[in-house]
Amino acid sequence: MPELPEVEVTRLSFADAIHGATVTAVRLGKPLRWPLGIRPESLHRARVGLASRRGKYLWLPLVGEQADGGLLLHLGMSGSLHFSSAAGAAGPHDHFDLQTDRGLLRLTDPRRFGAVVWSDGLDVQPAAKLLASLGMEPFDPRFNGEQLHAGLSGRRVAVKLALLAGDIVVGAGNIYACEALFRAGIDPRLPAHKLSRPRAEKLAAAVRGVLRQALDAGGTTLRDFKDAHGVAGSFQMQADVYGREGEPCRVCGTKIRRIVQGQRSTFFCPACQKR
DNA sequence: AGTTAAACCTGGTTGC
DNA sequence: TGCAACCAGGTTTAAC
Repeated sequence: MPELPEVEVTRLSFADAIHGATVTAVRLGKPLRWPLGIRPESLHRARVGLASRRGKYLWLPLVGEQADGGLLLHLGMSGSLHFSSAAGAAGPHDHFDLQTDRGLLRLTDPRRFGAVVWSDGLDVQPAAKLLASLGMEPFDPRFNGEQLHAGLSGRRVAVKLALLAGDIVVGAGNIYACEALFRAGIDPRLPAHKLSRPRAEKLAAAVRGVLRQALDAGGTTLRDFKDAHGVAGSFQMQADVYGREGEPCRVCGTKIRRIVQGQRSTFFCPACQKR
């Protein structure tokens, strides 16, 4: 589910509401990707700080008598967070509850690829290791065509896979990697190191542009993405290629193709996107 | 070191 | 209707 826009939309939808709250209880459901790494009771009476984001991870600072650090959250493929004052009973896919005096923050994640991990800080284990290989933030002004071009050089993998890897620039998952390559007119199969500097410039702008536009649309809701108040995104209406196999390209009318790269579907226009 | 596939899970959709 | 096969927004880990 969640790529950078969805994670950021989620963060914006609950960060202010939970900021300053006090933890009253923690409930764990089925195991997620990794163990929590701290006794849930240790979080009781901790104060919630301001949520931040790094790539597709969220960081929720928690300061208490028994714990001083925070929770590193990842939504995986099917995760979503919900924050509300009316705490309903936990469903079969609700695997983490942070009950506070201002409301309940609940992670719902059917596939359980998501994670909630305690760390004493962002710069110490386990958070440091999980964030270590992340590339630049796409909205960082230092991210530009030069950076992208340098990152792609020396890589023989397809440019789509290099984007998806997230170690050059974070945030573009399968949907937005496809969309950005379409906007930049680049064939997703092009070996990364063969992308010229000018085209890297276009691609960097396209990545930033598509993520910004998706953010403004509240993210993409293919099936189950909702922000922390239950509001769905609408970017899927604006997708040029993702999920449009066999449909006509909005620019030239050629049928959109689907291929498989790195075990993931890639959608592209064989006419508009060039090697 | 770079590239590739397998692994982690559940559920919805498609096709015979 | 039943059931197998395939598909899905991600990332780590192990194996070439």
